[in-house]
Amino acid sequence: MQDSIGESLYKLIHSYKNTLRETAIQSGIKLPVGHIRLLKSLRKKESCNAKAVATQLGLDKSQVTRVIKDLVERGYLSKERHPTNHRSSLLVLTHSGKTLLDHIQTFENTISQEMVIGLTDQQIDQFIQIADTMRHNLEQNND
Amino acid sequence: MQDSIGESLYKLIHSYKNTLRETAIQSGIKLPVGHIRLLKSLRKKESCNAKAVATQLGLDKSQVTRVIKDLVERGYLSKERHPTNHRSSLLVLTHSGKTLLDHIQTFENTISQEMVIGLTDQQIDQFIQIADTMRHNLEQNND
DNA sequence: TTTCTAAGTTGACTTGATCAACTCAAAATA
DNA sequence: TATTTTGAGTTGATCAAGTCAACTTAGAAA
Repeated sequence: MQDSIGESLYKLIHSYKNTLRETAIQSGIKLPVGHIRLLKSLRKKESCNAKAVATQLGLDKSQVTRVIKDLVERGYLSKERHPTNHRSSLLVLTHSGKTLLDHIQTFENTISQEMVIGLTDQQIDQFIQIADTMRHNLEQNND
Repeated sequence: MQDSIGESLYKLIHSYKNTLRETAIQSGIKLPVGHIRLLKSLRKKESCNAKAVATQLGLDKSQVTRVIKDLVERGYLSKERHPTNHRSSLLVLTHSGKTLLDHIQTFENTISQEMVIGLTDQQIDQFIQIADTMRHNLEQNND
């Protein structure tokens, strides 16, 4: 019997995270996928504050605090004074962090390509569109 | 900027789980979504063993053991002697478990309907198909 | 200058997931 | 039948992820 949407999602995200984790380890990067996700979100902005990250990723601010703390301790991030908003701090990738992010970007591209084998660009786009629609539907009725 | 497939998935599953959890609580059911997921998997079969559940859901057997143990303690499941395979035990829903599962089924249907507002049956089907394709692609290259 | 507020931090806890070692009864084989 | 092997399940330890509330603190507003 065909899986429901929910089941398909559970299984896909599970595979996706696993692949990401294993590939990262194979690339010598031993980092929880949540850390990787946060780092990737910084790529787009290059720099921002913790609040923005939490909002962007839909995570609790306490969770973000802890991941950032860990990434700072590992030397991938540094916190600097925010130029305009003086009550938040600016998250900046260190040199080491940028290098790491480049590596992540590389194998992430590979994964993405493997993941969409047999799918057209149109299908991929539709998939994302539908996912977004479903998410908005869900968020409308709950939060 | 448009989210990547990975980001869309993270966010959608997050919303989905949250909605499920909140709706369950509103229905007076305070159960982790993982428990709910396992219970739902039993409906299709009505009865099976822990191994089958683990395989079906892609979970570690130890995880399944613990969830089942909890569901047994809560009185929703019972373990009986398997008629053919004598080294595994048969998982059977108790009366209370069946009632619970009915309730779950009810609000789960509502959620599913809300989730797909604005989408055609064809789109929903495509979404599941694409999700399955991606999962298979990922599993091919890793495990 | 005092009050308010937003960003971040911390603690405590729950849920989810992983891995290895172990039990134990059933099945297979000698 | 006696012994070995195997498979299902269990347990312990640990990590990762997510939640919620209380708290700190420095900047903004009054």
